Amino acid sequence: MAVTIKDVAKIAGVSTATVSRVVNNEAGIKQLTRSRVQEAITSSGYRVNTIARSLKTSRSKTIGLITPEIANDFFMNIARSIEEVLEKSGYSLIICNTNESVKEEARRAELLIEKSVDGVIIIPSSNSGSHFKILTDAGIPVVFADRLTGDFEADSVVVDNQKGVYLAVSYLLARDQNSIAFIGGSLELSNARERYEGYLKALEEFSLEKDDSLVLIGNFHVDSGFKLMKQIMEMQNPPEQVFIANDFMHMGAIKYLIANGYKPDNSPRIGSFDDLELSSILGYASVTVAQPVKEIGSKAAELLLNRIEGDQNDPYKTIQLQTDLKISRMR
Amino acid sequence: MAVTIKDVAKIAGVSTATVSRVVNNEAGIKQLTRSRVQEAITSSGYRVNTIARSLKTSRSKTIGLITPEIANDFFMNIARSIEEVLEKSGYSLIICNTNESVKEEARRAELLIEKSVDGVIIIPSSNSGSHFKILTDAGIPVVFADRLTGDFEADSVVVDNQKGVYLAVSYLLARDQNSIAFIGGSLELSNARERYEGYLKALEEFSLEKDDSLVLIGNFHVDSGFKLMKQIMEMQNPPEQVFIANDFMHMGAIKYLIANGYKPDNSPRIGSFDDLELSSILGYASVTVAQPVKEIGSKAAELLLNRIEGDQNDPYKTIQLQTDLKISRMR
DNA sequence: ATCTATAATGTAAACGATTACATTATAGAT
DNA sequence: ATCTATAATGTAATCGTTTACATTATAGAT
Repeated sequence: MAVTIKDVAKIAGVSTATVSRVVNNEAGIKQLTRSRVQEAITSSGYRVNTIARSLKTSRSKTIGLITPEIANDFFMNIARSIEEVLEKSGYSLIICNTNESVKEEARRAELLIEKSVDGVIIIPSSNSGSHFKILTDAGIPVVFADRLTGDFEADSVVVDNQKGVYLAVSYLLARDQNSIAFIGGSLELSNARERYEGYLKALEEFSLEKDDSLVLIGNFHVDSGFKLMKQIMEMQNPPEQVFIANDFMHMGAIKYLIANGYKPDNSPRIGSFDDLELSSILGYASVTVAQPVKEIGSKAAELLLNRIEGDQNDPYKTIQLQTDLKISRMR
Repeated sequence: MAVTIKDVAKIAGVSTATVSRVVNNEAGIKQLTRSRVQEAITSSGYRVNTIARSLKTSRSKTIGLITPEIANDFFMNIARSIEEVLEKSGYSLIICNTNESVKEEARRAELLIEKSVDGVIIIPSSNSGSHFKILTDAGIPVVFADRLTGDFEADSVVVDNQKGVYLAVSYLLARDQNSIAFIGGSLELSNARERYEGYLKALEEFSLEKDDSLVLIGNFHVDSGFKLMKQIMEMQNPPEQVFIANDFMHMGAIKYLIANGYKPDNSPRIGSFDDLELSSILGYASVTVAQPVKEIGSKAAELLLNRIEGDQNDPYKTIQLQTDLKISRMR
């Protein structure tokens, strides 16, 4: 049996209340008593039982993260900075993988309620979020990161996707107004949609007609990028520029190019979104829209902590972060 | 205030004991009572409070994962399959990032004890593991994944690194016995050491002398791979083959090659370890040692569950998984 | 109808902390 | 020495479950 607060109290010759006060660093304890208790704690090897504490205080000091995928560099970079911030305030992070399934999202939300988490950060996997209402109904604050849902509002941290793409596509069009294809993810996702809108806006800016055959929509995965780039390169008259709205698709697209002998200098000029380490290695993209990944996570964590420790009834806040245009290579 | 078991009991007109039995699906409850209780549960929206349950049962149904890095595809692929297995048995996963620091490892272990986790899976960041003893001292079973430590024993799942490298290097030497360099990680890490040993063994097999100038030791990171490949290519007489013992170093190395205009066909023939998606995209490696990443995670989770639910005093088990040689490209 | 064995349910004490409230100690004022 | 204000500590209820043990209900045997 582990040492409890009672044991410590007995050793130090005080009441459990006093021990509790010392453990929680409360004021109003005589210095002598305090050190006697400290001594008892060290000698006995006492460790607070956070489960018991949580039961009494109804604070678990645990946060849930619901993410479409755990083995995904982008999401995990967000997770990392979330953890960094939370950890400083004594919170732990339970990470839930939903495999991009709404059903799993609902199940995990349910689970997190049972675990009595103090808050949840969600990277939603689709445009629907009403199934997250059980969380707020249970009094658990929620923050969306990276993406929003269409039917459920909460604090959120997103990136100005539209502007980012607009700037990158404009940059490309400024050098060659001929044509530019767009490879993007499902318009179900708020960020995919916004990126597409950025592309449209840039076309408009340059008074170009949208050419539906140059708009290829798949999903944010390597395979999809591969397939769509293949589709592009197999056109009778491939466009000379392609904007790829996600780095996983980017990977897939480049995979196709490499596999088919295209070098950076004889393949379409490429623009890409996101900012995975990999992207810079490939060396195919002329311009990249870099996201402040770390900040997405840290801001989300901060919003959540404010919500937990502050007023539950404040109006929702949405933080929109700006992207950075990275010109990689002249050509 | 949330609905408690008492409320349900009152609604159903039974005692809390009966409700508890229904919730936990115990036998020996009359069908009529059972359905009355179920009814009360649904109508009231009751959810079990796992914190209270944990306090009573001293089982938190939570597992800790201590990993050197959270934003790392390889580790997170392991995490993913761990989660997949645990989740089926109703366990949640708390992921702790240690930033490859032993000090953080110790701190996180301490934290996990306070959180009353039922077990911990550790990917150690160095060869020392004695600081994990506090876990087993606290009665919390531990499983090592991917790497071992020199001074602390526990159940573990590793890969046959030595053999994997031996086979890959032998494969390369069989086609060109001239020379082969080795780029690897700190020999502090058990897996890095074993991979180095595999290299040595292959040299021996081919009766080649080890050439110290061809053994470049850095760390398992992109930058290090970049630096070491640069070092190699700047030699007056670069080796014609290089084995790179980790895919992050591999990325860095290829980054250097691409940046300096080396194509797959005018750069050294390359062998690599690990199996990130990326690796196959780059298309530079002729041969790759593929790890059963998923299995590392799932086996680790299984070992841990067995330990938690089984005998704490069984002798330690070490599972060694075999790698797979992938020949990517003829040259 | 009575007894008995077993099934079904209930009672209440834990688990280990926190904390409102009560009590006692201490120091300064008179 | 007594009183008072405040500081320091203690008492004990409570959080929401589980579960050993006690009790009551039920059915079959006589």
